[in-house]
Amino acid sequence: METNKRKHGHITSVLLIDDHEMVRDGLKVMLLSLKKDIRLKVDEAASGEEALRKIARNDFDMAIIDYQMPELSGPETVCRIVRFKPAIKILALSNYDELAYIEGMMHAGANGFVLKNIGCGELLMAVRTVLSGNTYFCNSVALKIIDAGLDKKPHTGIHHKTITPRELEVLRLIAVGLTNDEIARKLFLSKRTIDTHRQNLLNKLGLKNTAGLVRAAYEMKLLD
Amino acid sequence: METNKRKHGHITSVLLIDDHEMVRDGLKVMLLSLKKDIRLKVDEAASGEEALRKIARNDFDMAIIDYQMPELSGPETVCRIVRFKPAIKILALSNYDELAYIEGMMHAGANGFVLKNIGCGELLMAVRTVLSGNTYFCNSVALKIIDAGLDKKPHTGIHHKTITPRELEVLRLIAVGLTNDEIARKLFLSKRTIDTHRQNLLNKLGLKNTAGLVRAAYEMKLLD
DNA sequence: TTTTAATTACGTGTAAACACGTATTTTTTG
DNA sequence: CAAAAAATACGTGTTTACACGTAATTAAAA
Repeated sequence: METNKRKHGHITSVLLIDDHEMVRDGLKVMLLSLKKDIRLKVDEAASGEEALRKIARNDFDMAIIDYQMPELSGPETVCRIVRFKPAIKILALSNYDELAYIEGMMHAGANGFVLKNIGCGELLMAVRTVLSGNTYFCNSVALKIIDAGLDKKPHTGIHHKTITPRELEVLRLIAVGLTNDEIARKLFLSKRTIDTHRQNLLNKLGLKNTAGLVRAAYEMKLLD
Repeated sequence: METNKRKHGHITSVLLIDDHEMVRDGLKVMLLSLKKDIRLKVDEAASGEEALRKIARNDFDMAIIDYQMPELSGPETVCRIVRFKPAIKILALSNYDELAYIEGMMHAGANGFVLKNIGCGELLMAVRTVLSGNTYFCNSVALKIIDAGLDKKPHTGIHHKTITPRELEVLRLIAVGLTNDEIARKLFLSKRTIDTHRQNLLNKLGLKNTAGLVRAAYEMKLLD
């Protein structure tokens, strides 16, 4: 059942998942601005947890999910949603067209991937495409995918070593400029522990120094 | 004339300046959601240039301006607006509470600085405060300012030392992950020269390590 | 043309990051 | 409950970054 059967009068319900109220509001405005062919009902969640709770209680046709969110990340959230309710169409949203994010979201089960800088028209196009059972990528994302030849090899997996919550926390602190020692004091841990986390981050992400880590943090939207 | 005299029926007109439609929409929703005490009229501009054009033609009471935008940056835009129409109150908007950005916007002439992750309530508070002729900072921003002792010395100017083209070039290479030695080889220079450039960058930008430099590079859009 | 800003470069020392291991404890999950 | 994953921590050594100076040459601006 790939195609979404929308009969007359059926109201398509969409769940917007993003930790920024501003982004949710922006999405909502765009979605509601051109509801000629699709009757939309929009709900919001400020976190992956809230999203899962809402999805457990209500029936949604689709979810629009930001890549980076505090507790539960975008890919994690997508993963749980598809395991829980495989019928829900998922459009991934991100600030950056980083290959790893695209891969992460798509592999988790998203049906499309668009950047936040798209306009209203393209957003609606993406929503329609995904709702109809197809896959949508915005331009630069599509280019990246082709460029990386991801369309050929199905699931080779780019890095896919999972970064643990603790590591993510450390990564963020590294990116804001703290030294291992400062992070250790902040988290009440040994400096050597942070040393290890840092090393593991470098290995898992395939990076070689602090600059790389900061870039990664940026791209994961850990800085705000 | 510090206080803004708003008489009954006066409609306060606000110009939202951000290159992301989504952000502008989000702001608009937030602003219009609680227009009990202030009657707002909201207009938008997707760039600094467009903003200046609109400001030249219409009278605005305030502008809400994102720090980073493609062509004309936030501070540049602010600078031109205040020189052009000093009466316009300006609220600076940013994703990050980096000291350099706060300084840049405030020094350019902004009347307040808030992060994009604020909620509706705080946004309105900020708007009201700024419109009434006072200065507003969201929490983390205020902390940074106090921490840096910016409130004491009025216009000592934190960085405002100009970053030279060569330094910019080095900064970019640092951010993409090269070591001083690698940069030196790439530019056919001594390692010590790059050492100096790096040090000067740290001093001029008021940063303390590589992480800070990478963040700076990101914000200056040197990467992507 | 003089003065200023930019680019280049070195000396010396300390602090921090990076690389490679190993290893225990705690938490999660099948 | 057993197995796997995550979080904790240490040892040792090398490399790189950071801090504080000084200073010559070159390009740009007043």
